[in-house]
Amino acid sequence: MINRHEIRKPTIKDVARESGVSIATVTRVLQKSPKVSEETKRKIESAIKHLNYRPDLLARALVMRESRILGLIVPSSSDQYWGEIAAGVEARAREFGYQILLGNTGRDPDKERELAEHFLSHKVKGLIVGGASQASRAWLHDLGPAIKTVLVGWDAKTIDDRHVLPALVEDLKSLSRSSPDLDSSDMEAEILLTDDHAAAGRMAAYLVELGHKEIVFLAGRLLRPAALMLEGIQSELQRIGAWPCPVWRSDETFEAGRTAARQILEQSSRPTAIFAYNDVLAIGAMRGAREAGLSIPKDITIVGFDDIEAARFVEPPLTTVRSPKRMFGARAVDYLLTAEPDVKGTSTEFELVIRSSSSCPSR
Amino acid sequence: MINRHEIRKPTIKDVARESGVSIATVTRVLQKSPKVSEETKRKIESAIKHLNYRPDLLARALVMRESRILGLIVPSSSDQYWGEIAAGVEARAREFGYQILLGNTGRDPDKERELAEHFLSHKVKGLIVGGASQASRAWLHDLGPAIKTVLVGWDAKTIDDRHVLPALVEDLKSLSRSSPDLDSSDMEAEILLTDDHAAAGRMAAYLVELGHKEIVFLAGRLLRPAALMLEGIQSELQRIGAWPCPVWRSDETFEAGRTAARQILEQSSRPTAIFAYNDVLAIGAMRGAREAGLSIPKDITIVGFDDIEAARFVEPPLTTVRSPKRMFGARAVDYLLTAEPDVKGTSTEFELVIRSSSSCPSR
DNA sequence: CTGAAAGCGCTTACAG
DNA sequence: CTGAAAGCGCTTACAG
Repeated sequence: MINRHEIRKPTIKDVARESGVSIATVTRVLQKSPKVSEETKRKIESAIKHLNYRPDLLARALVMRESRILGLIVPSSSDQYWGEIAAGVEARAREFGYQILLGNTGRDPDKERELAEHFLSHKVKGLIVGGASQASRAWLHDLGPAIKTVLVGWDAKTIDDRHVLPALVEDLKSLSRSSPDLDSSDMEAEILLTDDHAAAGRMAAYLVELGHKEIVFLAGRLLRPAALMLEGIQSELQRIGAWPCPVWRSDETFEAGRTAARQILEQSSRPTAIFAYNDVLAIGAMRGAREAGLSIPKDITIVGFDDIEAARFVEPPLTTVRSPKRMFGARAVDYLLTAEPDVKGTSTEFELVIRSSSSCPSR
Repeated sequence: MINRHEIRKPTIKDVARESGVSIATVTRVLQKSPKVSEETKRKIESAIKHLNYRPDLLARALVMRESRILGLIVPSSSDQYWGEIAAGVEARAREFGYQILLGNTGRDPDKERELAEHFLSHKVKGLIVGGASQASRAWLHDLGPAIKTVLVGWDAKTIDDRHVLPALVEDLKSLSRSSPDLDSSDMEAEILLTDDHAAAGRMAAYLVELGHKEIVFLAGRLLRPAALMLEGIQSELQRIGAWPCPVWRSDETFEAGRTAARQILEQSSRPTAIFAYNDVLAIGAMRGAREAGLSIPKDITIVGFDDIEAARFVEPPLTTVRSPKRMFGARAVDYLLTAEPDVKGTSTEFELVIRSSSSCPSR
């Protein structure tokens, strides 16, 4: 009874009554319409302040048929990679006065779809989907026309089942960027990506420059981005007339990297460098190499991809490639909220981060 | 013209017309009210499917005067710590059918307030605020009655300006948990925290058990949680009649840890163990110690706090304390959405993670 | 079991 | 420059 007034929040009607005008006029000052006399404007503003009135965004969204909200769907916001993208999205969205609705999929396409539909019901202005996979295609297709969507970054798509050396260059023909299997043509969604092909090529060029010719690619499960990376590496190697790079498959964990490195380095013909699909694998490989009695980079060069926080912390600090994740998030927002056509596509704004885990081969 | 129908989404009216009933009846089956005949129900459901109807959650929220959305405000979702909490919040919220609106503050109290107000305008059901500081108090107080709020985890509050050894046990009296300076009494908000005092005490007890008596606490800026930790360490040391633990202040970065360790270990009386405020500092200290020619843990034991990903990757792997961050996020949701009183308060559900950076002192 | 009506808090033409 | 009215897509009593 007593705090009845505290519970019921002031509406536009209250403001109108308090300042002796109609609600239409209140709306006008809320919308900063110029057609309001200075005096009424002042009266209304003081009433707003006095009542501590806050417009109900839901009601506004209902009548305006769109809310200032963007939906962000990622595999896992606790992964540093997606966390950074989320931070970039959120920061840029706020500049536009937008809020973001966040959902984690745990890489489950059903959850992905569920989230997307839920966000649609909330009338989000656009959808940003991180780590979309082949399986996302179906719902992206279904929901496509209903909502402006942008994909950011890859995630899982295992391309086949074969494993271990040697190269499978042929298989990769079909994966070339010129005929991507997850393109936007039938989904009405745009894709924003680092150009993994180019980035890995750049790293390979660096290794080649150092004098490395026997490089093993520690590919994890050879997911989509890994396949692209491999292709980039191969074309670089081919350019200088070196042998194709052998591929080693495994999981994508620290332990997998450790085991893989030990096995790779026990072979009769040891490579001079290991290029890992990501930093976690690379760091695992560093441990494995050390356990095999090798010192890094003297006996073996190890490089990664991503530049996670730990890359700076391990010894020696890891040479890797950094992609501008925050900027990616920001660009996804730009794409949704502005008409700029040049924000889409792949990005070559990665950066080679040379630290101490790489050097000239000793032989 | 052609895709007019595609653009205009079907509403409850369309469903009603298509199935030959009133919109009230459609609502009833949407709300799973039992008072609907099986036949009409079937008709309506098929119309819903056929039209691909999706209820407008905004309209529903407007009339029901609350949306199934929770607001989550954290310093930075790209920090692993907050990212994990966010993941916990999101996962649990979804179990309740809730979505979450995410905002990063960058530790700016003004942004915090701004976000909170914005979320309020979106009629969120509750607010979860991570890393609230002393400066958050004002807006928490103002908005308090309007919205159910729960605070999760500490963040910055420097307690004073003095630095370096020796102990400032006395100062800490005023910080004791029995008279917290950020309590919930005047804010109508609950606080969910790891019991840093207890957790650090536990780690101290472990060190003492190993035989360490000369422990330095690498405190960073001695923020609120660090002060609590220090108190926990001191009371443990006091219990066994050891000298109070010296405190070393610095920033909270890898570099700061590295420098601090070098300086600490150059002193005539070297401690046998360094207990760092967080893992990043601890990992920096490991590097510094190694640069000072010491080996870990043989010459010096170094332990951290948090269990970040890199703690497993460095060599030797870091002994640390893990708090169940996901569970924290989940509990925050429980507090907001259920009436359970036992979800609030500090949590002692941390876990000592003993790895290889700690051992008995060699002297 | 079902429907007509009122209303949630706002914005948008349309008059004046 | 200002107001009355209609309407956004839903739910909630109230009748029947």
